[in-house]
Parts: sequence; C-alpha cells; structure tokens
Amino acid sequence: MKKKITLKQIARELDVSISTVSKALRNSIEISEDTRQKVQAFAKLYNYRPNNIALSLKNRKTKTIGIIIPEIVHHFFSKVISGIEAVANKRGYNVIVGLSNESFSKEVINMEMLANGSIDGFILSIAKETLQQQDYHHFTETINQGMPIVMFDRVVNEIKCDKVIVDDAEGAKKAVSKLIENGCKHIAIITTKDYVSVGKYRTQGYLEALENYKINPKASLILKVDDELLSEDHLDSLEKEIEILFQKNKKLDGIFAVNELYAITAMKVARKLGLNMPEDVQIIGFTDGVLSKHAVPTLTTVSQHGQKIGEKAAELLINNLEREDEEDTYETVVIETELIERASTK
Amino acid sequence: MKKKITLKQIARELDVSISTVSKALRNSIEISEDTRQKVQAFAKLYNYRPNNIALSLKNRKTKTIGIIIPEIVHHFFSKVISGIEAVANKRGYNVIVGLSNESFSKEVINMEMLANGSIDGFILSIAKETLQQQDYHHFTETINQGMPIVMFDRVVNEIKCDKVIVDDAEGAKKAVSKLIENGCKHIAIITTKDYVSVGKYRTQGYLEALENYKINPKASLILKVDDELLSEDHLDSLEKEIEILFQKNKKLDGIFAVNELYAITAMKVARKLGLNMPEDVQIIGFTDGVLSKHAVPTLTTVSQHGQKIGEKAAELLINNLEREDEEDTYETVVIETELIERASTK
DNA sequence: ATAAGTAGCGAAAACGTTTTCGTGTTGAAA
DNA sequence: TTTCAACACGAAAACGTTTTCGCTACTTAT
Repeated sequence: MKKKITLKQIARELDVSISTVSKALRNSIEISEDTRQKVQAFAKLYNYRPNNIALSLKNRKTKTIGIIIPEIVHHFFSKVISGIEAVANKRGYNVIVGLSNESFSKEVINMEMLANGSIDGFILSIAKETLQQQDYHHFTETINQGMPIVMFDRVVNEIKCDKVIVDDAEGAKKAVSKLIENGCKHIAIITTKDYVSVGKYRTQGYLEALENYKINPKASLILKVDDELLSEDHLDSLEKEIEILFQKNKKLDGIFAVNELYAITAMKVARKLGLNMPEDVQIIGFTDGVLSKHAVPTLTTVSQHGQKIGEKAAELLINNLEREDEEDTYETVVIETELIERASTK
Repeated sequence: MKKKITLKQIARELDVSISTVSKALRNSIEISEDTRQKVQAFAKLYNYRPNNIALSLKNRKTKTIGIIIPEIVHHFFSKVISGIEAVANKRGYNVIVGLSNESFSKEVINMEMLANGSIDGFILSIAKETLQQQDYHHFTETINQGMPIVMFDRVVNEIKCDKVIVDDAEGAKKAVSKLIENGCKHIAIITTKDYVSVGKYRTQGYLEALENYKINPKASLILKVDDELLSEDHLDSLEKEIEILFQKNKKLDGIFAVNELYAITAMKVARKLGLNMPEDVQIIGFTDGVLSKHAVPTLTTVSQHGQKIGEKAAELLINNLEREDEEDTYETVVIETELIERASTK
C-alpha cells in the first residue's frame, strides 16, 4: 500500500526544496529545464496529485457546492441535482448533498455543518417545516457571513439571494386554460395548503384561468390537501378526499392537480368510479416525472424542466463565486414551464 | 457582512495566545476558569465555529464519504443515497456525490477528483461502460492508496473490498417460482445483456426456478434487451421487441422483467394486445419503485430495499474508517429481497 | 577587474487548527 | 531563604500547499 505522496517527500527524495518541487510541477521559469524534468518525471512515476484540502485551506475556497433539499427520492429533486452536477463538474466543482427531510432543524444543522469551510456556496430548496415556521435566520446568517445562496423552486422573497423558479401561476394557468379550451365546464383543482408557496401560486393560476374565461370559481371544486398526505402512507385518505370531491361535484369533467401523485391518484379514483379518461374527465398534473410518462392513460402535465433549473442555479452560484467585483445584485430567473400533452386530455 | 471568525482573531481581541483560545474552547484544565469563561463568551458572541478544512488538514481525515453512482434520476439509486446519508449524518459524516452517467471516463475522473484528499472513502456502484471494458485499475489504485471502497449492487469479484448486494438470483427465483405456482406455464424473461451482472444473475435465477419445477427453458422466451434501450428514447424499440416476444409465444402467460421499466412496458404491450392482467398474463418486475406502486394494475415486484443497502454500505465504510487495527478483512453483505405481491399476479 | 544583471534555488509565511513542550510566576514546604 | 510543585499560559510544530522574497554564483558589460 503506497500512500499518497506529498511535495515534501518528493523534495526529500530528490534533495531539493519543497518550493522547487512546487514550482517545477507548475512549470515555473524560475526552475531549470533539468530539475523540472527530473521533478516531473518523479512526480509522474509516483502519481503525485496535490492535496485538495491543503489547496482549499490555502486558497480559502473549496470548489465545492452544497446542496440542501427536502428529499432526494423524488424525480424533480434528483433531476435538479443532476443538472447542478453537470455544470458544476464542467466548471471544476464538486457537489455535496444534504437532506433536510422537510425538517427545519435538520435543515439548520446540515447548513451549519457545511458552512464551516466545507463549501463555497449553497443551492437549496426550503423544507416545508421551515416554510411553515417562517424562520429564515439560518439563511440570512450564512449570507451575512459572505456565503452566497441560490434558492430554487421553494423560495421566499424575504431573503436577498439569487433564485431560480418556475412561473407556477403561469404554468397552472396554461394547464387550466387548456382544460377549458378542451371543453371542460367544471374543473377542480387538487392542491396543497397555502403555506407551500408552489401550491399557493398554482392555485392562483387556476383562479386566473377561470377568471379569464369568465367562469366563477366554486369552493367545492377546490381541494386543499393536508400535505402530510404526500407521505405515501396517507395515500388512502387522499383517495377518499378525492372520491368525495367527485361525489360532491357530479358534473366534474376536468381536474388540475398540483403534483404528479395527486394527479395519478385522481386518475385512480376516476377509474374506480367508472369514468373514462379523457372522455368523461380530463386530467392534468404538474411536474413531468416518470409517473406521468407511464401512467394509463399517459398524463398530460406541466413540465418544470428540473434539469434546466439545476443547471441555471449552478451557473448563477458559480458566476457569483467567481465574480471579481463584490456587488450584491441578485437575480431571479424564471424557467419556462411547458405543457406536455398526453392522453389524459383530449 | 461579518466574516467567519478565527482563533487568531479571538486571540488578538482578548490579548491571549491562539493556543490559549483553542484550549479554553475545548475546556482544557490548563486554562483558568476566568479566561475560559471570557473566551467562551466571546466565541459564543461571535458565533465561532472551527474551520472544517483546517481540521481536515490537521487530522488527515475529512469526515466525508464520496458516492459515485451511474445516475441519480433513478428510484433505486436515490433510495440508496438516502440510506447512506441517513447513517452518515448520524455518525457525523457528510456525503459528496459524483455521477458517472454510466461512462468509464467520468467514473475515473470523478474518483480522481475526490480521492485527492476530499473524502475518506468511497461508496459506489459501477458504470455499465466500466463493466463492459472490465477495466478496474482505478478501483485497485484507490484501494492501494489506503482509501477504502464499498461497492453495492453492481460489483465485481476481482476487487477486494466490502460489498453490499442483493441476492439477484434468489430474488429472481422467488419471483419466477411465484409465477409457476400461480399456474403460469410459459414464462418469459425480459433481461439485459449478460455483462450487466445483475441482469446475468437474475437470468440465472429464472433458469434455476424453471429447473426446480422441471420446466425446460426455451430460447424464444428469453429476451435480452440491448441496454441502450433503457435510455428513455429507445422505449419504442423496446416495445416492439416485447411485442415480437408475444407474437412468437402465443401461449405466453407469465413475464418476469429484470427492472421496473421493462415490466411496465410489458404491461403496456399486453394491454395493447388486448390481454388482461393478471387473468391472461401475470407480470412481475424487479426493483420496487414508484412506477410499480402506481401502475395499473399495480405491479408485483421484487423489492431490493435500496434504503437498507445504502445504510449497510455506509455502516461498513464508516466502521472500516474508524477501525483501529488495520486488518484487511472484507465482507460481502447480502440484503434479502422481498416479493411484494400486488395486482399484476393472481 | 569590477559592477551589474540574471539564472536557479531555498527560506519562510500564510491558510486555521490542535497539541506538545517550555517557561515564568506563585505558593507552600523544607 | 531556598527548593519544588502546581498553575496558567505561550511558542512552535505539524498537516500540504503556493508564493514572495532573498540569496548565491555565474555571466556579461564596462
């Protein structure tokens, strides 16, 4: 087992100083052709690689990006990571991942762990619990310490930082408008409680679309699911709620769901009730994940382009990190949503 | 913007030495109660946290685990990461993720980037291209440099390291046996080319089950899909291949697919051909992902317990890292698979 | 022959810690 | 009064780099 070799060891072996070795390896003109050759040959032979940690300490930058997301077993978030990783790698950065599991304290702890020198900046999406408690001190503190943050998807306006979002309202509006144009008269929305910002905005888009077409919204058509239901155990009660939605609205002919799971579950209930899609009821979801693509019928959905979100977030962060001038000017990038039409709509 | 404070700054402010500050913060008895109080109060006020990079350099360990996986937008792999992260975090480790995208060179580059001091050890699953080329020098080299590796799922015997696998053959055997016991007489397998080890072992399990029940395997019932097809673009040709499989075997009444996507696609084709599940044909997949759970009919599948695999891998690695004695004794842990029965079988 | 310039190299500082080893001061014992 | 221990603290090394500065010896020009 030959341990990693250091400059010091090379220096000792070749009977030169550490500085000489360092310079020789970096092709400094200070060093004679002779010694340069000798050192480089030796280094190559022993497969020398500079120690990243030492470099990080010296340069006071780690070339590493910290990601904090609520969960990773989730198509959208893993797409985003994939996008971040792609551009990070291309620009010589590594990516270190922390999971908050939607918990405020885990989010705080994870950020503190990483903020102490391990990374140069954060890309994150806020945990639900944090959104609920509206306690954002950990974000402001890290920013105050000079560590940049880029937020994506779940963001809050209070915090001054770069953001990458989709226009949730616009995306929802597109979807609901599509349903209306397809002839739906009684369109329901299955959404989350309002403190989840994306749920709020998508609901807003739903209402805007209705208004555009002079349709009066009906309270009974708006189902705000307690988001605990997303944890798969509570799927049953979600189903029940949706079933009640159908029973209360016999003429229901269109559903807009703010996420894949709600949409898929709605399809399941509809099928159970003997309804055909898209003939009897048309359904559109949000987030183009693997479920939408393989559902029966395949699900029309609003794609958020998670990969692109990740790429953009990484670009913003790295640009910020590598910017010379220290002006604090923050940007909010909106990634266009796209309505992907499949078989669940006419 | 108040930058992170260092020992040196505290020392200067309080007019003591750096060593005194360090000792005071670590409650050394060398330091008088008085100074200790003073230092700790000051440190707390300025929210002092030791710099991780400096600690890493000093201790020559980073408390960080490197993960290299072929892709992250994949239910199984993200489950594994989630498991790794859980125990890593509990034991004070961070997790840094590299993606190989199934490419040999990206795998090598990523490992080299991380091996130079950034991490203490690797947890990885081998890229397909690497398996194909059978070039494992980067693994042996990192191990030789004293950096431990734990492989999971896609492993190779040549490399001496800890491994966490599922008994693919056994899992497949369970599934196929189930189909036989459920009355299937003509059972097909949809699998990958042999160089993907999991594909090979699952095929082997299929054959073993048949043999157990004295059923002769038929070549026409074994569909080895070129794994390029997994990249979602090639879904169409996958469908065609499966359709041909049905046409060539009119009495086909059971299908075992070595992954979710193959299973779902088989269901799609069956439905197109007017076959009912589970009445006309029963289907079992491998990997219990989100697709299986929400397919129609819901898909019976072999669960690999990705989370548990990740947890176990992390335990093995950290135990190895924190072991005092340097004995090189490696373990291969087999995580039991479980047949999750749903509606696609009788 | 002397001054000046240059080529080639090494010493040392710096990044932020922890830890070992001194060292000076105090108080008590001899 | 001398000696010794205990106490409280500081200096310095170490982790592995990069970089600035200084030094020596040689070459060239005057």
